Amino acid sequence: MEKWHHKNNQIVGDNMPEMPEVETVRRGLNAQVKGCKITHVEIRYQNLITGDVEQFVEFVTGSTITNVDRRAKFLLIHLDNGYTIISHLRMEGRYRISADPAAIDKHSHAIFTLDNGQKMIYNDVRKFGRMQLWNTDDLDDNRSIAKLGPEPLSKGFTFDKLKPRIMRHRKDIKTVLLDQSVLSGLGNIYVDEVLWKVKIHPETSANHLSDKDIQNIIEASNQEMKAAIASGGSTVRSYIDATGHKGNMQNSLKVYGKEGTPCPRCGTEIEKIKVGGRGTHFCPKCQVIK
DNA sequence: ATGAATGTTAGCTA
DNA sequence: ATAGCTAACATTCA
Repeated sequence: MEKWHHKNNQIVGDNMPEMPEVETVRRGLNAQVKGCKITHVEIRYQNLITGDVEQFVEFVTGSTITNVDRRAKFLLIHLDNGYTIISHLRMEGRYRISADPAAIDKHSHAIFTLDNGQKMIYNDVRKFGRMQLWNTDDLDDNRSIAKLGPEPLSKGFTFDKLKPRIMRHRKDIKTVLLDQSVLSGLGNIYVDEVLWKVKIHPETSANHLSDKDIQNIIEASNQEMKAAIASGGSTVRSYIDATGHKGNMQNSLKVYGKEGTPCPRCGTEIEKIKVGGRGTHFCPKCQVIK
């Protein structure tokens, strides 16, 4: 990890975020850059931008950030000119607000100069993250946004909506819960946590779930997201929020990264397997395929 | 030291 | 429409 203790070097993003981590980034950005005018834009990695890079720079330059919103794991940076920057951090994207030139390194792919002397720096070691400019009024027409299923803690996250969306699949439930078009916001950490909580084996076929299972998944997802947001996200590898503090949710994780340690519920060793290509943690005794 | 692993998504193919 | 696999990329770990 780099040194994060630069004075004047505020970190707003963490790597590898799920919804609670993105929410934490959103709050940090609102606290620090809301109302700021973007006086200059530099895109150092052209593939960061989906669409025309020159147009992105042209339209963003001179605009003012009115608010930062979020839909699932997408940040929506609203500008006062009718456009919104749709920003996805993917695996390792992060924002840093700093006036210190040392905050910029070889992994800084977009640099937004603000009228308060700070720079909003987008950093992304693996270069998976993407940004895209879109008409604020037509965000629902954006392909990435349009296909998102209901997200936990939102109005549409109900049994009636979720049941048919989940049950039409016969893939592993873990894979289905990670599919953002079925329901959105959950990622690899929290899906493992949710399935442990409701005692469902990650390789259970989605169409074999009972109504009670679905209801339990909904409740556990809401609880998990709420707790994770309240904790400022999970710091599994590294994490510092907008005010320089770590998240706390990693201390509450029961199975993610806990392979070889006893299940907090029954004492059986947590196992790690691969499901749908993703590392998957579960208790072989609590979570059995029916 | 090679291969596998890493909080993700989009885009192909069948 | 659904399922499964691959790519995008850099770094760390076994």
